[in-house]
Amino acid sequence: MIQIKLKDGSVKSYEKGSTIFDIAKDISEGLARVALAGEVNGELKDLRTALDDDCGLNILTFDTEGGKHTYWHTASHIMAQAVKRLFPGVKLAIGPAIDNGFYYDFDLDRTFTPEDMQAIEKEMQNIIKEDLAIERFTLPRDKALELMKDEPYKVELINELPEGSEISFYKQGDFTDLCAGPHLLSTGKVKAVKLMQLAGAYWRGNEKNKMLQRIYGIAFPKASQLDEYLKMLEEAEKRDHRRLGRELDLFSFDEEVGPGLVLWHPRGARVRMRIEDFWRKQHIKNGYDIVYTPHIGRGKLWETSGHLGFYNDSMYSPMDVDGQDFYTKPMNCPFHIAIYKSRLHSYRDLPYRWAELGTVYRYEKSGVLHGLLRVRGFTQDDAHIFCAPEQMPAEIRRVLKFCLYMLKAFGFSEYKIYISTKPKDKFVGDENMWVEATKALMEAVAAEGLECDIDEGGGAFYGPKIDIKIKDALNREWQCSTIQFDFNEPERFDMTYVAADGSRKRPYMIHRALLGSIERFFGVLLEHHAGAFPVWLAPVQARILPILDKHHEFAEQVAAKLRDRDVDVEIDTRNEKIGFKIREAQLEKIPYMLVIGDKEVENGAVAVRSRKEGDLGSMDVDAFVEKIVAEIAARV
RNA sequence: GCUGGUGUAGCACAGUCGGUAGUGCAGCUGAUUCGUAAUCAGCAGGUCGUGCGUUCGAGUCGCAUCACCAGCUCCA
Repeated sequence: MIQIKLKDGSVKSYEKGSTIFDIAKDISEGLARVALAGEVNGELKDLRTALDDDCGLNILTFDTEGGKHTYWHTASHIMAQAVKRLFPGVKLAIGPAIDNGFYYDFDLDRTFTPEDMQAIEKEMQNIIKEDLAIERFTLPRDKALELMKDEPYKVELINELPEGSEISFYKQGDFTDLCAGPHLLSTGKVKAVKLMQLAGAYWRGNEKNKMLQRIYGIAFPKASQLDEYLKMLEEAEKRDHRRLGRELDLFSFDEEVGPGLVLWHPRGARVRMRIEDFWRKQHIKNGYDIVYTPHIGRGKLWETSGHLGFYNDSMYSPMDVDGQDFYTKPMNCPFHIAIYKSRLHSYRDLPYRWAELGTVYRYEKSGVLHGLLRVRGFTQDDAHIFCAPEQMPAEIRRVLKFCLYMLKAFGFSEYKIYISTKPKDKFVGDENMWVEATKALMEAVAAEGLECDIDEGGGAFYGPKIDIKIKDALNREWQCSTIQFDFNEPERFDMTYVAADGSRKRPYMIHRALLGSIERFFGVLLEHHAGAFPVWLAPVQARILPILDKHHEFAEQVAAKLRDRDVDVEIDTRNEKIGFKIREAQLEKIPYMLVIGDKEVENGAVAVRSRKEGDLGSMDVDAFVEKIVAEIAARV
């Protein structure tokens, strides 16, 4: 007998060799029906796995990552089987589960058409109806190669498996695939499936390799869940910042101006200005000094900084100025360092925290540009911290705290934090600095009571870093903030300060961007709010809607009162019916509409309509002014 | 950059087999003075992304190019 410790902490005895499915059945028939996989001592396993030793067991359903993963992995095999049935000559590459469904990469001598997709989906339904049992077996390497001899990609994969590793296969009816698993027990477990899109993908993600055809799909245990998912996608499309940017007249791109170069319209610029004003105020409050630096710099500068060496691919060609090369800046740091070097510094002066909304230009491959989220000219909310080694841990904690404060101020309170550590081969600076800096990053995260993922060896060659991803209203993750050590540039520029003992020492340098870039952050914010910016950010905070011409004069008086308190207000004096004016203001997502008619003029009032809550009734003008001013100050 | 797709009025789209372009919304003009999501009528608006080619004739076919979209790779 073996002892199995279950998720709820209880321990039960089972026959040695019981499968996870047996145990699920023993717990309850209901659980067995929805069970998809098991987690044995934290490791994802098949339901068919036989347990021979005492262990901790967690039965996974579709609510869990592991359960979904298994479910989608099987769905991807069903898709591969369907494609294999319809296109016998197709070569299979890989087909994993991903965060939102699954894909499989195929090598076929012609491209899939939309009709093919339909046929594949239909064949998948057949395979599901056939409810084929899925069996797992393993083979020694030579037998595995023999079995997969017609699948060149599989052969490559098998050959790369390390010596002695188990080579497992999964078989369902006429289809067998090399696969580590886990998988469901039969194809009938998969219910609602839909193929989502078709795209090219390189074999093993390398652009030197052959381009394969990737089919993406999604599957759910219930049709209603699939519908819900599709609705969510529709919602995301409605929130697409590129669409909202045009509809709300916030920004645009112009073919003649150039790709990836943003034109900020008055409305968008007003929101941006509010973001930047807030940003500046907070930075000053938090011990930063604001600096400004030029957009171009002499080639020598970029040679010294090392950018011409390691960042050249992202920089634009130089321009000739009086026979010398000048480059537009892809980063602000060399300029901030130049400020530092303009005079001698004592340890008493440190730390310096210099912040700049610095506009940089980077060459991005044409295929990666994406609205405001990926552009070629953007403004970083950049800052560099220069401090003495002993100040470094406190500075890191301080910057992380400030970062979270800023994100929260904009309505983002869920994060995922990633720490990237020293790369294996290529890096600068001595080992000790890396250890200390990485430790400081981890301790700062712990001090904030936050969890983080460690990307071992994922840091840049010049230092370890923290990246913070925020979660938006649709639960999507966006990378904005980054805090990075730089052991490279202080060395290259020979930055020093005079220590207490009179010796010259090298300061620590930390790059950080909290919002990332104003462009991207604006795009994320726009999608997060579905275009309905909170009052404090909204480009037009209130619009006055007079019912008749004779109400215009009073409308002007109300507007003047609001403007006097820095509220951005407009008056809709068009000769239109009130319903029409309201409809337009509503579509423009203006937070407050102030209807003015005879009653209001008579009582010195406004009839307030909220974008969210509709008609709020009549309110004294001064009372409304106080209300909206308070809301703006509270940033709601 | 790579693979596939798209490009017609400010926006959303239609345009058959190659025969010189249409609808809705927006815009403009006029009428209408009206209380919480669309008042009515009229008018105007296009080198069909760009260039070259095929053809008697190209929005439509071919080639090139630019931009955008989805994905790959990369990243703020």
